[in-house]
Amino acid sequence: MKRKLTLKSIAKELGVSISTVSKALRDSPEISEETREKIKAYAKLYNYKPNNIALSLKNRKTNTIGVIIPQIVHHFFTTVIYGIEQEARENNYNVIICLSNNAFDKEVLNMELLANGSTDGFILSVSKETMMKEDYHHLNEVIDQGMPVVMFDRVVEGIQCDRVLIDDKAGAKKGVSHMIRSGCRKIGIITSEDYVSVGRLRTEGYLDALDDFGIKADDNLILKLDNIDDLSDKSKKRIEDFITNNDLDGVFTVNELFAVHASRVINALGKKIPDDISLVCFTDGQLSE
Amino acid sequence: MKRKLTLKSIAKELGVSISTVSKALRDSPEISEETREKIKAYAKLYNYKPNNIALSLKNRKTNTIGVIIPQIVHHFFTTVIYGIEQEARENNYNVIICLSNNAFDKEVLNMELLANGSTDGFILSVSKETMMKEDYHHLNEVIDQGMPVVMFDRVVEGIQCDRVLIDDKAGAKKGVSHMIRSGCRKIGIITSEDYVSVGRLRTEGYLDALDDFGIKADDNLILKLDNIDDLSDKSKKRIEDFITNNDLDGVFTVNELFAVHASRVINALGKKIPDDISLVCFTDGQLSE
DNA sequence: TAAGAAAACTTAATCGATTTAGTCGCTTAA
DNA sequence: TTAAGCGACTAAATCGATTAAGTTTTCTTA
Repeated sequence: MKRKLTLKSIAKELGVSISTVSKALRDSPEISEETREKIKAYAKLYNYKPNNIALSLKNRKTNTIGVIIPQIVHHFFTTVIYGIEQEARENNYNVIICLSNNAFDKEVLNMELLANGSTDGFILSVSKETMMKEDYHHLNEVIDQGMPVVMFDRVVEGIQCDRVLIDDKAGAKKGVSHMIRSGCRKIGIITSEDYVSVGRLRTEGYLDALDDFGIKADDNLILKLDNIDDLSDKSKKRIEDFITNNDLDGVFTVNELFAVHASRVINALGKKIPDDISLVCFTDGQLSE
Repeated sequence: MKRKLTLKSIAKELGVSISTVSKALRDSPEISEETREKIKAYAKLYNYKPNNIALSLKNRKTNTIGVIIPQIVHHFFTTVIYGIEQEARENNYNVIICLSNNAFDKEVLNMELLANGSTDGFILSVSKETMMKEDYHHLNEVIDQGMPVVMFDRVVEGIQCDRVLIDDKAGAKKGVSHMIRSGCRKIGIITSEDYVSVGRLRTEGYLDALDDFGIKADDNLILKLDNIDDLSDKSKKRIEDFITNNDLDGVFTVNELFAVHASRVINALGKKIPDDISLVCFTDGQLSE
């Protein structure tokens, strides 16, 4: 087992001071050509690389981004991570990933941990529990320390930070409008409770579209499920009842998962998509293909 | 914007030395009850938390694990990351994620970068290109520096490290044996080229099963595709030809993606699964459901 | 009462780097 | 002759923590 080289070990080996080594490697004109070459040759030969931790401490900059997401076994979030990682790497940044599992406490804990010097800033999608609690003190704290924070996907108002968002409302409106133009008149929506911002916005888009075409919204045609990311048996049952008991000619769902189950139910009822009933969903995923 | 507390700033504020503060916070008996309480109260009030980077430097331990995977938009890898993150967090470790995108150079670069003090060890699944090149110098280098390395999924022999693996061979054998027992006699396999270890091992399991039942293997019934993670048009075409031109009564695929396309082709041919032709695949994913 | 022990701190080294402020020998110009 | 200037280094401070070693003050006890 060979220990890593340090400036100190190089200095000792070549009989010069630590600062001479440092300067030589950074091509300082203070060091003579001869000494510089000698030191650089030695460093190259033994593959010297400065210690990142020491650099971070000295520069008060870690070149690391903390990414906190509610879950990772999820097509959308992995796609986002992929993008972040690519861009980060190109700019010589590392990415530390933490999962909140949609729990407020874990989100706060992770954030505080990373904020103690581990990262220069955060990119996060807040957990469901956090949105319900509407407690954002952990965000405000790191922002207060001067750390940049970027929110995406699940975004909340009133926090001084950048936000990346999809125009959920416009997208949903577009989808539902298309259904109406195709002839649908009784369109049901399968969405989430309003505290999930993407769900709320997409529901708003749905309502807007109906309104634009002079169709009166019917609360019975709006199904709000409490979990957007996976489907409990209870939720499945509710979708079944929803589709069975309403004579819909169109179903709009705010995500893929709801759509897949809806299509199963529709098939089970002996109806055909899209002849008997239209099915449109808001998604990015791979299940739909 | 408020700056983070440091031992230094606390010491200055309370008129004691830095080491007194450090010791007080760590409950050293060297410090009097009175001083200790005062310092702890102050630290608690202003929410002092030691700087991770400074601790890492001092302790020569980062409490961070580097995870290097070929891709992240992939059910299997996210599931693994999920498991790693959970366990890591419970043991007070962070997880830095790097993607190789299946490229050898990126894998090496990431590894060298993280090895310079950023992580205490690695968990990785080597990239396809690395397996083809059979160049593992970067692994041997970090191992030589005393860093623990754990390989999973795509595992290579001859490296002094722990490995986590699925019994691909036995699993494939079991699946194919089941097909034979169900009456299949002409079973085709859609697999990968042999340099991908999971593909090779699953192919071996397939051959073993045939052998056990006294069925002679036929090279024409073995389709080796070069990309296991996504399906090019060329690969799709090859699957179509493979199924169309061989009068199979069973198809075994080494992953979900191949199976999905195979089932499409079978359906398109007007055949029924499982009445006309059996379809079994090796997977963990969610497409299959 | 003086020496030794104990209590309560502080100094300084260390982790591995960078950088400002010296130091030392030699040349050059007044 | 001598101060200034320069080239080529080295010493020391710094980032924020920990800790071994040293110092001072107070308390015991023979």
